[in-house]
Amino acid sequence: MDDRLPDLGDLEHEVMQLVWAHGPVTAEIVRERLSRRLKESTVRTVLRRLEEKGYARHTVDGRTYVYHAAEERARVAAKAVQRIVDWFCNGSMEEVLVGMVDNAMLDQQQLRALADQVAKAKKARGVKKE
Amino acid sequence: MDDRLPDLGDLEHEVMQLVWAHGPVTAEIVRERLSRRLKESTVRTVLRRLEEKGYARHTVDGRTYVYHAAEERARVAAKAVQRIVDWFCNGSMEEVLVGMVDNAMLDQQQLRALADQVAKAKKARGVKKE
DNA sequence: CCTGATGTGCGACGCTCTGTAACGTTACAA
DNA sequence: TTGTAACGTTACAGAGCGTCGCACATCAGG
Repeated sequence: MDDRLPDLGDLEHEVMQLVWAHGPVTAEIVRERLSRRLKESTVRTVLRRLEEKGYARHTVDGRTYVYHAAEERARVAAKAVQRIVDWFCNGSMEEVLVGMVDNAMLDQQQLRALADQVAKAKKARGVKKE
Repeated sequence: MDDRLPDLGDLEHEVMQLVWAHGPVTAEIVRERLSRRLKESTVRTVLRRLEEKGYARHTVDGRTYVYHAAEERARVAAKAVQRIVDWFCNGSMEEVLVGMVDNAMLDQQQLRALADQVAKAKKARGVKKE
């Protein structure tokens, strides 16, 4: 339940973004949407590695592999953030947020607004799920 | 003012933690405090690379190099988080926080408390700096 | 002035990760 | 059975990181 996902390279990241954005995809679809023009074998290799790393899974449709995200994007991002927080600040999220405010990436108003939005989001989600 | 710091390896990270924790340090000090037992040349190489990467700086005391952090730990962590947010969620911090709440890493109370603490911290800091 | 001891930078080696792909293999349709 | 479309396997080069050996500078003592 608390698996640490390995890091992603640039190409791997771009592919994952496509998977998250366009739902289930085939290697061919990914290849078309990709910014750089690559051979299919390249794309398949990346997809396979993403699966090994735990970011994606595949199902089989006929003889075609259909890839879909193993975890939601927000969840993955959250885990990544958690790792940063653990690594640098011994788990103190507060210290990080202070750093962000201090670095003008965020101000109290935004933070407070975020708290509200998150509360609202959770309520909506809670109703839907429980 | 917005330089993207490169990632750190495990050893590099451990060394930086020492630098942040024990203020200005020499290679020898770092070597002693380190978990694994390494040769001095190894430690010096790491310190030099950390400086190249922009995490540390050095001053000279006699003929000894004294290393100190180039940026506060919280600030570096904040930048790292910012990068995650940009990468995965197109800059939407909210989405990440929702993900954290959803993943039971954080709850609304904590978030709200954080907002308060951050506000307080900023006030104190503002008084001291401006 | 020569000689260690101490402190430094440089270059290097091996390993892993990532981007990139050619090639071999299998399965299905004609 | 043969062409085609999917797949896996293997590979290779370049970058990053952990890990040093070694040669070079400098200062205290004889």
